[in-house]
Amino acid sequence: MKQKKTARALGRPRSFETGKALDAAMKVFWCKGYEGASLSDLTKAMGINRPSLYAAFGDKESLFRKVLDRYDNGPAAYVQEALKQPTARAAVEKLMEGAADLATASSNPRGCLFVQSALACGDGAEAVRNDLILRRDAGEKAVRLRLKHAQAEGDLPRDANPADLARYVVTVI
Amino acid sequence: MKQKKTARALGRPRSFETGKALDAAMKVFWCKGYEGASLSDLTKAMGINRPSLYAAFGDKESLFRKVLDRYDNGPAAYVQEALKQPTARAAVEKLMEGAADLATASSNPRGCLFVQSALACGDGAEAVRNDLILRRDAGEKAVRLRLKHAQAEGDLPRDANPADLARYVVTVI
DNA sequence: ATATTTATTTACCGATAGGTATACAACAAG
DNA sequence: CTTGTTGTATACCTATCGGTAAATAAATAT
Repeated sequence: MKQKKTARALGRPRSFETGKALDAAMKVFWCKGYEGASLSDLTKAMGINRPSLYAAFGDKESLFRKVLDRYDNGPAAYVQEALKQPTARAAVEKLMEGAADLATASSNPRGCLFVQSALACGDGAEAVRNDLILRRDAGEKAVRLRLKHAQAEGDLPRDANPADLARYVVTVI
Repeated sequence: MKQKKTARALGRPRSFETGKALDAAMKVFWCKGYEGASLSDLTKAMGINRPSLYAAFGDKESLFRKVLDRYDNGPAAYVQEALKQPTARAAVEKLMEGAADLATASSNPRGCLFVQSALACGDGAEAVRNDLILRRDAGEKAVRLRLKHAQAEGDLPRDANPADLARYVVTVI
């Protein structure tokens, strides 16, 4: 018979919580952008040393992607919630409300991590910049699909253009 | 009697036109941002060597400021023109039109140099970031003053709020 | 011609970037 | 205990960053 699955992990235990560390990294990337955040900034904020960061999260780009995922499920989770609203109108209202809350929450840095962390950047950040573009496009597509769905239900006028409306909403946000 | 004022300047003449060089630098900063644009990127695009750049424009920050001034008088000159329109309505229309032209001109990089060249950045770029914030605020203030002027003339309703309107217009741009 | 002035070229500087090799510490299994 | 496994700490690597010293080239002045 195998060991209990709940047995403690082998080897020396981590001296930090990965979640807290990712939150600290998120704040740094949010403030300084992907390129502006140096490894020294990150390790200092996360309270860990460089090799620990590398062992736990991979290189800088990999860490950034993990931060983006966490952002999706944390500060940006309001988007998925908003799209579940019964009407298009309520969904868009929730979107705006969530964006406003996020922007004005004093505990957060200014702006949106997805937008400002790699808007204009050097060659080394082009990969993450493209990733961010894809994620923003995915967000716009989700809104567009929600609006199309609403149109099919008669919740939105027939002559409305879901693609344009989605683009408008996302831009305003 | 002194020499003719039109005499050639002393010493070896420049091998490049400063205007063209600044335009090349502008494009680099526009695409890659202040920090993302390395001196190697800049000198390569400008077609000159590092010490020539330094001698002609000063250090990187000084070069960037000269580029910003040139941007003001070039791609962003439509703003000053728009504010000279006789009515507030016409002024705002010209502003929007100019912004749209600028954004869609295929010869230009995407977006606004003032916005994206140092939105989120490392410690070394904080000075230029603050300068950009000041310049953006100055632009908003110019619009606000124009609207206030319009209000005093009766061109804009008494109950309108020039500050809010100006903020709105600038944000949309 | 020579001297003076300014620009360009080459080669280099110290600082910092992202990333890692190596040695040591803390845990479970045997 | 010893062994195996994983995490931490120190110190270091190479590449690139922004910036510059020294020598050379091209013009005017005398």
